[in-house]
Amino acid sequence: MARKKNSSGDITRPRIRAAALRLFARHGYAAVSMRQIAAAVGVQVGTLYLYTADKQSLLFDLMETHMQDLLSELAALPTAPTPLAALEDFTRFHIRFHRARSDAVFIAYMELRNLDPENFGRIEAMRRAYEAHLDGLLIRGRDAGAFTVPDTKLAAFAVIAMLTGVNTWYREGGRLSLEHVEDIYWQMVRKAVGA
Amino acid sequence: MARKKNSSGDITRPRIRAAALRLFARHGYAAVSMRQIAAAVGVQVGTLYLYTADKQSLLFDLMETHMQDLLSELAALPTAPTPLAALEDFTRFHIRFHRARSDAVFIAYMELRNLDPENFGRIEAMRRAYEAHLDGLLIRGRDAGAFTVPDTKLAAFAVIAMLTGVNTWYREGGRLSLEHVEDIYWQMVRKAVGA
DNA sequence: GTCTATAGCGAGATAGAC
DNA sequence: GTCTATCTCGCTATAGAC
Repeated sequence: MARKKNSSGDITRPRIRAAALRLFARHGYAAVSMRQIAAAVGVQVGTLYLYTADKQSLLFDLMETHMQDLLSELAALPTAPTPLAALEDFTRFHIRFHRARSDAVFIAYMELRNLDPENFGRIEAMRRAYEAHLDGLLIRGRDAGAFTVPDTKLAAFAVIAMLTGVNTWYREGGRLSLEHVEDIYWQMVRKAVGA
Repeated sequence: MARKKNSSGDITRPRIRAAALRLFARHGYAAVSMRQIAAAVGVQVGTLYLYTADKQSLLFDLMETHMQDLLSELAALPTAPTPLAALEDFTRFHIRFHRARSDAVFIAYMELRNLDPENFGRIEAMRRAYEAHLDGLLIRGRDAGAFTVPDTKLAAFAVIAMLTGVNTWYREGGRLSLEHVEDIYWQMVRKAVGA
């Protein structure tokens, strides 16, 4: 609030977060030392503790911010006229959002086990909210006769796993543009839910 | 060959592997110490080095064995009469195999980044061979007019990601039996490839 | 085949100077 | 706001007794 603008802390903090995000994604939380993060930022290790209570808090902050962004951007999607259109919007949103933040996505999935129980619970709740959104969408579509799915919960898991999988193989400048990948996955999702 | 049967090493070795597998899956390779593994087995830490050159070799052995099992069991599946039947066999095999070895599956995916480059290359090659099997199956089915897939490579990635995802939520004694889960996923896979 | 003991190192975190 | 210096701990790996 009353904080002076452009204090060096306003610059250092995001630099620490960016360095930690990248290093955690590359090598894993447990394998990365505070010294490595400090070196990547260009400060000494003691400086990091001005911005984070400890290493665990740094990890949790990164994951929490990521999940909050995911949920708020999902909520910001325009309302679709039909269940089919809503599912298409979700499909394309999921691929684009996850592709644009592959480091954070990787961490949010792989480092869950390195969170202490309370922090784990909070992240899990957000992940379940995201899944519940898709499940609700599938339920409405099925009830409206637009989809044929044997089990909406399993279909939600299956769709999310399928779409998140794009991150494991997609590379910029490869055989297909991301737009084209979206088109292909949307065809597969649409057929999988019997639309 | 000429080794005496039931020497204590024949017992200790698999116990070390089992303990390492479980601990690596639970907490991650980097977060698990050789001391923890030794304690889980009930030996002192020096003993571990009688069975493994170092921690990295222990990880690689576990991953290599897992991938070899995966490929040999896949190769042992009876030949199916049609592409559709072959895809159903693959679907059910993948779910069952991965469910039965969830610790090894988790490690083989999550700890790739902790392998040194040469070891990484070997595991990656086996993973690609598995994907290529499914891709080949999809190509034959599409050419025979049994499937409608826009891109067989992407369909293979999508199917594998979808099926492997079962491990993230399935729990013994839950709402659905594994057999039932197989049925539901097979319906989704079948529809996704336009069969 | 397993143990005890330890070398050598790097980790997370903190204190206090500037 | 950042640095230097350091405390304390636990790690991988090895040596040598039994």
